Formats: sequence, structure tokens, C-alpha cells
Amino acid sequence: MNLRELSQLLGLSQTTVSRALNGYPEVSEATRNRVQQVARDHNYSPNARAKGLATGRSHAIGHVIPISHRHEMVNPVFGDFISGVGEVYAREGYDLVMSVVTTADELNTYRTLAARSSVDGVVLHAPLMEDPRIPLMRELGLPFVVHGRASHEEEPYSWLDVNNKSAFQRATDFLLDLGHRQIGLINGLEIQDFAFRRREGYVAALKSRGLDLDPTLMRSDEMTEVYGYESAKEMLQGDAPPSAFLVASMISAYGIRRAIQEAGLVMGSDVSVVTFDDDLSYLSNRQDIPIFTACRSSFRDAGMRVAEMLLRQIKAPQSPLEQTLLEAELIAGRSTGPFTGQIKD
Amino acid sequence: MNLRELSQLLGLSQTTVSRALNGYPEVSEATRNRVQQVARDHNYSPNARAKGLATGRSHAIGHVIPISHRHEMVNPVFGDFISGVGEVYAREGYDLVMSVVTTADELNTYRTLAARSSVDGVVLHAPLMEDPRIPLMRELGLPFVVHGRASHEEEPYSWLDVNNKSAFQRATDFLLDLGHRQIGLINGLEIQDFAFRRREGYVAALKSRGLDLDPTLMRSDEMTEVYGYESAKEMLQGDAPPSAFLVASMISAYGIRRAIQEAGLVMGSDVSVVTFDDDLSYLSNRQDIPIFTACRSSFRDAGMRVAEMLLRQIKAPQSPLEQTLLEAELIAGRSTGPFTGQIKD
DNA sequence: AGATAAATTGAAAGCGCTTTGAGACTTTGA
DNA sequence: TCAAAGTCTCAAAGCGCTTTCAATTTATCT
Repeated sequence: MNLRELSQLLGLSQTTVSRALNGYPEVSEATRNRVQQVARDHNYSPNARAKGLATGRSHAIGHVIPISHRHEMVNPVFGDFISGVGEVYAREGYDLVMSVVTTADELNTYRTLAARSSVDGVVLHAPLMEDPRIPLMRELGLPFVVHGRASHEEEPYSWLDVNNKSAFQRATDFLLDLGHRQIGLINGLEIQDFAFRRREGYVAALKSRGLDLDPTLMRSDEMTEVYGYESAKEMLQGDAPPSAFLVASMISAYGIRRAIQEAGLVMGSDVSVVTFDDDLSYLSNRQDIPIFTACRSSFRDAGMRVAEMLLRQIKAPQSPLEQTLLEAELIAGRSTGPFTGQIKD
Repeated sequence: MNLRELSQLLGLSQTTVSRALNGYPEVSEATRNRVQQVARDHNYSPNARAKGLATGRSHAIGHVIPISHRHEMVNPVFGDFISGVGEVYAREGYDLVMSVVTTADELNTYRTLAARSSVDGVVLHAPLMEDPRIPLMRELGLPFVVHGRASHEEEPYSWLDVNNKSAFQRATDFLLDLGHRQIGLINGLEIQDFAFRRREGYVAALKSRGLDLDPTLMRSDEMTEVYGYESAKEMLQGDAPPSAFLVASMISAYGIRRAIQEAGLVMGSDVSVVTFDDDLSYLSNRQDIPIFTACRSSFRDAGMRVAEMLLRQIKAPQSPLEQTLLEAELIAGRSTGPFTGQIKD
């Protein structure tokens, strides 16, 4: 069923039918209702490509997901983020076009997306501190919003980020206030902007109390369970074992908990743990009293906001760039307690 | 830069340029090379919508992801699956169009996708035992491949599935051979076809040895860490505590391990655990000796195969339906050992 | 050389929609 | 009753590409 058939069925011109369906005012209510009714009855939806060709817009947003082939890790937060943006797109009638590419092809994929004009805008994920995608987007003239920030980017751009520095600074302060002095930092990969900022927060908190940094207590890697486990295990076996850990992800926090238990210690009394909690639907830390004390900021919610920002920008291209900085909640859970000195001996 | 401009630049007709770029034989090699060179220099890519309109195909595959609003759980395996299909799509020049919808809108989304012909085919995820999407796809005439199977579907259709029954039967046998008799089953939601089949495997193994089923040792729910933990904890505190667990996912297995440790028991000697391992990139069980004894079958790999099946079917619509049944590997890890009788008292 | 076949190129129609510019029909006010 | 204004409808052009059918050029054969 296409527009021509539908209009013949109705005994109207394509023009009128099109206007009736798209809410133009030059069509009488009676006609509009009749058209809508018949369209619904025959399950008519306009052909997406034809509509796009005529209007010059695709009503689709691009997400480019790089898979680095050295370690084919798919970011586990990704599903929640996509479900957030996707919900907004669905509500607003936009499609989500995803390209999975090797990191080598990444920039070219954006070029192609722009050249064939298959999307009206893109969301940039997981920015590095210096990210070539941002100048590229400007060059291509493609509307975009960054989820996160690129510290070394000078020109303004639209972004939404969690205040990672403040979150980790407050978390570190929280542990310091409990009397902990040896705090292990199990961070994400520090070429990623968010991980770099988290370390800054950790460092700032220690420095403002005049404490020295211990490089043996700071790790940076991809945030797997095993990474958490092994880092914690090694640190706990070290000369100056930490009495507390600050972790960048729930999954690694599971690993740390395992190392603590295996060492015969109790999380929450002997050893404290604060984690960053992206509030993922399948890794919930939302018990009545959460298992982990955590900086919580929902990844899914971030996705929804990013999508809304981008759609606003697409609909009103002249409107000013938006920047949003979210503060993470610091949630007290069962995994922290005052320093007891249990570990030292 | 569009085709008209490009052809003017070259002093050729649009026809010839189009043919040169699309590999038609009626074009001389000299002309073709010149055209390709100039196209590359000017970063020309054909407009996706115009091309689609002219050819009647969108070169895109649809994935509809339902988010049930009662529990907004995003399936954690999803990222790996998408990265698998996405890699194939990218290689073959297809886009991936994703719709995130509430379960109530799900069927309508497929209808709309077909009506506006925005995709050339779809992948059906996570089939239920009786799944209305399959007859709907036939009605809509949209090529599709199911990842999984729908037990109650009578008519033939294309699918790829892991042999869940055989995997859990072998896993149960493995535990039985080690002397375990009380085996707790921590299963996924049994309206899902895969979970139902896994239970069948578990039941079949017990029955073939003349053992009775103990309903208090069988659970079915969404596979979170906390679900694993609490199920195991309760079972271990019960009258006839299990000496072994069979679990449907790594994340729940983490929870079970935690419950075991908390009970002062040792996984692998006091209590055995076998898990299903989807080989997710961020939940790796691939150590030199894996932590968990597991049925392993890569979700990412499944995605790649499903994508290949679907693209074959789209390119040759007359070709027969394909069905693929994969066997999971049973990998011995550190989480299993012979029955010791430690638990009973 | 002339005729035929093969190789190469082009004009134009068409994919299904939106939108401009114009025409026809109603209503209103004097 | 008639003109002006308002309301409703339509024909046709155009979005950027593919593809059919036809035309032209070049190669091949007798």
C-alpha cells in the first residue's frame, strides 16, 4: 500500500492525503479523519526512503561502535545506554542506525555516514582525552553530541558527562573520613577521558589532606571481574596493603570482593570498597541497603538525555550548544566501614 | 557531491558513472578506473535513500529490542550479539537498524518496519516457546532468522540455536559422574525457550539415572548476580542442601560463588558449580584453567552466523530455509570436584 | 570496403514521497 | 447580488539514484 494507491482508494489526490497525514492545516477535519481512518485500516505507513529522499532528512541517528581487534571487548554498559537513547528515538519517531567497525575504520565510517547522508546526527561514545572524531564531525557538518568529554578539545561542542572527578573525590574523602589511608584505586583505562578524570578526583582528595600517592596502589585497565580480583589480591599481599578500594565498575568490584573473601577478610569491616555504579539493569546494586557503597549515575538515563539533546539540536540547528554536567549520587551501602587496622598485620 | 555533479565533472552521463561504480560489465576498464578515482578524490558515496528508493532495498537489517517496563532489564548478552551481527553487516555493506520498544509495541514495530520497508530483513531475539512474531513475519513477508527456537512453532523457519538441552544434560551427567546427587538448578526465566530446554536437559539426566526431582532445588528467574546469590544461599540453608549447582549464566554464577564462600565453603571442593558461559567479552572465563566449569557457546559467534544466514536468505530468497544447531563445549574448570559429603551435615 | 557483431555510452522513465503554485468551491459582508 | 476572503483540493516538479531501451562508436569478419 503506497500513497498513490491510498489516494485512489480515497478518491483524493496524493497531495491532500499527504497533507492530511502530516497535519497540515489546509485540510478539513472531516477529510483528515477519513484519511487517517482508511490509512490505519490498510496499515499504511509512508515508505521511509521515499519520504527521506523528498524531505532530505533520514530521521535516523548514527551510533558507531568500535571493536578493537586486539581485545574484542564490548563495553558492558553499552546495552543500557542504547536502551536509553533508543527509547527517546522511538518516542520521537527516529531510527537508530548502528555501525560496528574496527577502530581502524572508525573515522571513515563517519565520513561515509555523512556522504550518503544516512543519518541526521550522531552520538559519540567514550571519548578519549584528545579525540579526532570531534573535529571530524565539525568538518562533516553533522550534528553530534558527545557522551563524556574530551579534555584536550579546545573548541566548544555539545556534551553530557558525569562529574567523574567530583564523584571520585567525594568517594575518596568518604573513605578518608572513615580513617582509611591506604586506598587502592582500581581504575578504568586512563586513555579514556572518564578514567583520567576519576584519577584526578582521587589524587585531589589525597593531596588536599597532604597525603602522598602510592603508585603501587593505582591500577588502570579494562574493567573486568578478573582484573578487579587480581589487582586486589596483589595489593592485599603487598607490603602496605590497602584497607579500602575505590573501583571504577561494579564488575571489577565483584572481583575485588572475591579477593577480599579469599584472603579471609570481610568486606565492609576489614576492607572497605566504594565502586562506581552505572546502575545497569542486570547489575543492580539497588537493594534496600545496597551491597556496595557507590557513586551512582545511571548510564541509561544519560542515554536518554543525550538523545534528547541531539534531537533538539537537529530540530533547531541554530540553537546554542548544550553542555550538561551530572553529579553522581554517593550512596552508602554495606561495603564500607571505619578503618580497623585489621589489614596491617 | 551527488551523482549528477560527479558525472558533469567527468563529462559522462549519470548512467555510465553509476554503472562504473556498481561494477557493471558494459563499461570500459579505462572509464571505470577514471570514474572510481574521481569518486574517491571527491569522497563521493551514493545517497543511501535515493539508492534504496531506486532499487527497492534498504540494505539494512532490523533488530527490535523490547524493554519490558515492569523490570527494565537489558539483556547483558545483547552487546556481544550485536557486535557479532554488526561485524558481518559492516563487511557486507548492510546497516543495522535498531528499535527499542516496550513489549506492548513490539509487534506493531515489526508491522511498521515492513510497511515503510525500512529494512530488508530482521533478526528475532530470545524467542518464547510460543512466539507470535514468527507467524507475523510470514504474514509480512519479511525475511527473518530466529536466534533460538520456539518449541511450539509448527511450520518451518530459519533458526540458529545452541543445543541447550544436550548442554545441560551433559553438564548434569558430569556432576552425577562426580558423585553429586543433590544438584541445584538456577535457571533463567522458563517462558524463554532456551531456559525451558535447559531444564529438560537437567531433568533428562536425572531421570535416566532413576533419580527423583526435588522442586526445592529448581529455580527460574532473571539471571542477575543477586538472584544467584540468594537462590544458592537459601538452598544451602535448606534441609537437603545441594552439593552442586547448575547455573544458566556467568553473572548468576558469581552470586552463587559468593553464597558458597559466605557459607564458609569452598567452591570446587565442598560445592561444585557448572555454569553456562556465553563467552562474553567482558565476562571472560578464559583463563589458563577456567574459574568455572562451563558449557561454553559464544554469543558473539552466534550473532555472526545468524547475520550470515539472514544475508544469504535476502540475497537468494528462493533458497531453502536453514537450521543450525550448535553444540556447546563442556569445559572443565576449577569450580567442580568429586562429591565429598561436606555439605550434608 | 561493407556488413555484422561487440563494446561503450546516453536519454529518459520511474522508485514513493513532499511541496509549490494554482485552481475551484464556499462563505461572508456590503 | 457580487466581490473579496477563506477553505479545500490538485497537477506537476523534484529529491538522487538505477535501469531499460536506444544510439553511437569501435572491432571483426568476409
